[in-house]
Amino acid sequence: MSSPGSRTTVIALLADRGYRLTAPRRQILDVLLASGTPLSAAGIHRRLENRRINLASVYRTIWVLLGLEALRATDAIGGEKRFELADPLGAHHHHLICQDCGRIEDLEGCPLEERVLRAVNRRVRRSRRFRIVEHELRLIGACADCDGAGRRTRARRRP
Amino acid sequence: MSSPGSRTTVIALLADRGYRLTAPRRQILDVLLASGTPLSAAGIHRRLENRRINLASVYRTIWVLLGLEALRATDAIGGEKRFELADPLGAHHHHLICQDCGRIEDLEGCPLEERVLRAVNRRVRRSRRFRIVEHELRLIGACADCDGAGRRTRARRRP
DNA sequence: CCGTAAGCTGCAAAGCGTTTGCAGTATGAG
DNA sequence: CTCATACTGCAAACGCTTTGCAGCTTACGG
Repeated sequence: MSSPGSRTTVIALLADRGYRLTAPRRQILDVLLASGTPLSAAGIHRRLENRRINLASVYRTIWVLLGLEALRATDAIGGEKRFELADPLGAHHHHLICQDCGRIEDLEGCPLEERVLRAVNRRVRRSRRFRIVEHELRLIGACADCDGAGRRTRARRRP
Repeated sequence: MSSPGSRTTVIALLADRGYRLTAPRRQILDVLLASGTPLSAAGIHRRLENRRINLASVYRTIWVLLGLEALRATDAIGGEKRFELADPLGAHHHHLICQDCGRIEDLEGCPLEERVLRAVNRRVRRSRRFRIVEHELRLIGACADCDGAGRRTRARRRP
């Protein structure tokens, strides 16, 4: 038994839906598995063993994995898109985003209590007829590297 | 006395920092004031009275306003950037984002309790040496238009 | 094993939102 | 009213993402 983001599950899913397990896909999957943080398409590409794999293939694989719901897209600061393997069913986590260097760290667990979530859900359902499917909490600030010692020189990202 | 996002304050801020109050800037400000929801650069441009104002000027004005901290950038779904005038000092709000049409609605108030926020702050400060400056809660789902009646045909946005 | 259909890949070019260089225009201080 | 200079429109440059195409690979059946 394995969870949505595990290697075997994703590979099984591919086969199951008629997708082929090709060398680029396997390597991209391995990069995602090895990374503890969401990666951009370029970030994935940079980490690939085989540097001859084309960036276009990275994008195409991202699309396939998103379609399988094995991958989750996260909006980094300034509209950059990053991707990480999906959490096990039912679980989810949030992100600490450094506004200086853009680095994203995972925050294990969700600080929003069930009680509060249900209340908000009910409220917007009634007042706006908006149905909440998921939520995302972004904690924005300065990471260990960028904080201390009088603010690094690294440029703050543009919007 | 007026708050950060008010017309007079922004105009005063411009003068104060040596910026000129030009026709394009005034119109862009009025579009932002009139809109109840964050707008993209193209969205602002589309709503301008004078359609001869160049999109590049919209971008340049956005930069100026961001610099004055009179404008706030929001990441819409899929990396699109949208902008809205800043909240009064100290206040903040969150967003309901429709994953179908991309529309963003404001959620008045913040469901995260002080108690909880302080706890998370302390926790990541200690365990990761991450200093949280602000937080952003994104409630993602289906808006009134896109929900009911067997899901509209509008394409779900790409990542 | 080997042959084959169709899914994939690399490459290069096209798309799209955003930024920048430039020459001319308009603002606001004196 | 005059003038220095901040600002604007335009067009070209940019950087990331997507797409068309011809050839390569995978998975499946024999």
